[in-house]
Amino acid sequence: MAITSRDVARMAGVSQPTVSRVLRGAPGVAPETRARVLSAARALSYVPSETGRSLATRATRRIGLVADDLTNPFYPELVEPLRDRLEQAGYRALLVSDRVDDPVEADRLADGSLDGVVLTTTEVGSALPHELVRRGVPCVLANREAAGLPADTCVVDNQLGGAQVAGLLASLGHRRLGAVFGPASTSTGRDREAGFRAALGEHGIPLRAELVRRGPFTHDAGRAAVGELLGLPAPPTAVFCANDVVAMGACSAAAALGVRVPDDLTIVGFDDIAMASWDVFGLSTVRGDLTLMADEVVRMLLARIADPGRPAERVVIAPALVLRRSHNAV
Amino acid sequence: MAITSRDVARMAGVSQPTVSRVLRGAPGVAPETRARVLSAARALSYVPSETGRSLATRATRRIGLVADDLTNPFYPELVEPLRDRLEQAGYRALLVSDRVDDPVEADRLADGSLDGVVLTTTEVGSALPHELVRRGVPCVLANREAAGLPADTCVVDNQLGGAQVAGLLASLGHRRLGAVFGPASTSTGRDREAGFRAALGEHGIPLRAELVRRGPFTHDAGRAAVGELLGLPAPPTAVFCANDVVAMGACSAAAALGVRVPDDLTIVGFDDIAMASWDVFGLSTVRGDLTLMADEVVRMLLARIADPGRPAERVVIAPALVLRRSHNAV
DNA sequence: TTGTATGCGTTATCAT
DNA sequence: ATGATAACGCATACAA
Repeated sequence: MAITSRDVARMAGVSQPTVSRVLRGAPGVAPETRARVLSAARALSYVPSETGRSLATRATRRIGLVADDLTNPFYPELVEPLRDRLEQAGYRALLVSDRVDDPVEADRLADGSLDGVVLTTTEVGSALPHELVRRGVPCVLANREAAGLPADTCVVDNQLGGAQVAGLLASLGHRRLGAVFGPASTSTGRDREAGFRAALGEHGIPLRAELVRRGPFTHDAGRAAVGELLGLPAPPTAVFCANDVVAMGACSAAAALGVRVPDDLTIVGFDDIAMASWDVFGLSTVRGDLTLMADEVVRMLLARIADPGRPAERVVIAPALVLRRSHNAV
Repeated sequence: MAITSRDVARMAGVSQPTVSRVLRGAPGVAPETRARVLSAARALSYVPSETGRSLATRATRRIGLVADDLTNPFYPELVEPLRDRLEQAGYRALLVSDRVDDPVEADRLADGSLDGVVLTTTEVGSALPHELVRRGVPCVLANREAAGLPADTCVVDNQLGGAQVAGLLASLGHRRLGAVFGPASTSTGRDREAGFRAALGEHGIPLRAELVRRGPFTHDAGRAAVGELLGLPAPPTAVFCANDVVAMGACSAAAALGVRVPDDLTIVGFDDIAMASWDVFGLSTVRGDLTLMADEVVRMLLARIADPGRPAERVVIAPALVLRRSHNAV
């Protein structure tokens, strides 16, 4: 049996509401009573029940963090600063998985155990954010966006980032380009591709269909795709990868085939996760500031919790090329 | 205002407890009433309040996952299967950070919002597990252990794993060994070192103090340490690293200095995280089955929740050498 | 089979 | 300044 405020009240010789007042630091309690209550609470190792408090206040100070597979090195880079900011704001992070083969049910996010939800793996046509908005669950999309959704969103300018890579490869003199794009069902995959293609067009550089692959944001997908490209009679001199994890798969493919990076192959990623700077990769990539993204996401979420009626915001983070050692002029 | 079971009851023309019975699938409800209640619930998009339920049942079906930095690639490998098993068992995972500069307070884990806790980053002398046990919070140590603690624990046989590495290096003919051990404040760091040293002694191979470094389980620590070792007049021909992440730091150091792996330097890690098999690393290491660990941890935790009085269990997982391409004979 | 009454542990309103 | 009382949304013992 856990200790309750009643037990503390009994021991301190006061009423239960007085205990509540003292432990909340509410004003209007005599210093002497306060001291008596506090010492009783300490003696009993009393900790107020979060459940009781939640029921009374209708707030749980808990936020759902919906993510796919955390072993994919991209997600911790986003989840970690999110959890950090949330804890700083007095909230706690509940990790909810959302697998393709086992998607979250909206019910589990709308059961009143969460004050809000951050979605990090939303697919373009997903019904989940709409469902949450409909049910009045405060909700912010991080990193991904869904068209026509009246919900707060924070994304990197993926089109611009893609265009920056195209510009880099063009200026390095590459003309035989390869690409491993992300899933078309994700705004990140789609937008990076669109920006890359458009800018390539402006530079008058073709992107041959046989040098284009598409796959999930995983190492293995990048490895397989670039393995194929490197086996072609006329392989590309540079590949743009959907993100850093895919680019690391490209590095793996190159390593397995004895292809030197960047001498024989230029590899460019996207995101600038911490591992991209490891010497084994030295990955040239596009930086999207995920810490800033976490800041914005948490700010918007708290604002929405405070005022559910506020207009939806869309924050766009400027991307920046990070040039390391995985690129070279032809 | 959220929908409550009262609203559903009113709409279905039954009492509130009947709604509760139907939605829990409790027996003894007329099929016709059940249908009426369910259709009312559906019409109102009713979802039972987890908070109300928790208060009534004194169970939250929520487990705290205490971890340090998830961007350290080791932790997701443990956290992900844990969360997976927990969700399969009908529990949800609350992510709680426990930083050296900002440790968790036991109060936050004992506020009744959690049915149990999994500790993954416990240091040898930490008071936290003792405190939790004292307060009756069901609690399991995963991956790390603390001496003299009457709590359920699951660890890899780190001493044996360290010994296996020593045996491997001995059989490859290495006599000038280096090591980057983990913090002595962790059982993993301490035990791997002890097992390695002991077995080395049995093989009659010395471990010179000037070729030993110690640091946290991070890439950067491994990179710095091995960078130093490689700069020595007589560098080691092989290094045993505290874990895979440290070993990847070693790979980075080698890459930065143009030292070839495994031709010029043998690197062996510990854990066999997914990245270890990436071609850029091809890391030879010791496998500790973290999926199995998650199974055992969740099993023990649920057993303790069901029966707080049961004796503490200690499960030890057998390590196994995984030989890839980062080792070589001298 | 169903309804009534009560309790879970807190906060909050209203007296005193 | 403090106590009595009533929610909060559910589950459960008991009555009918």
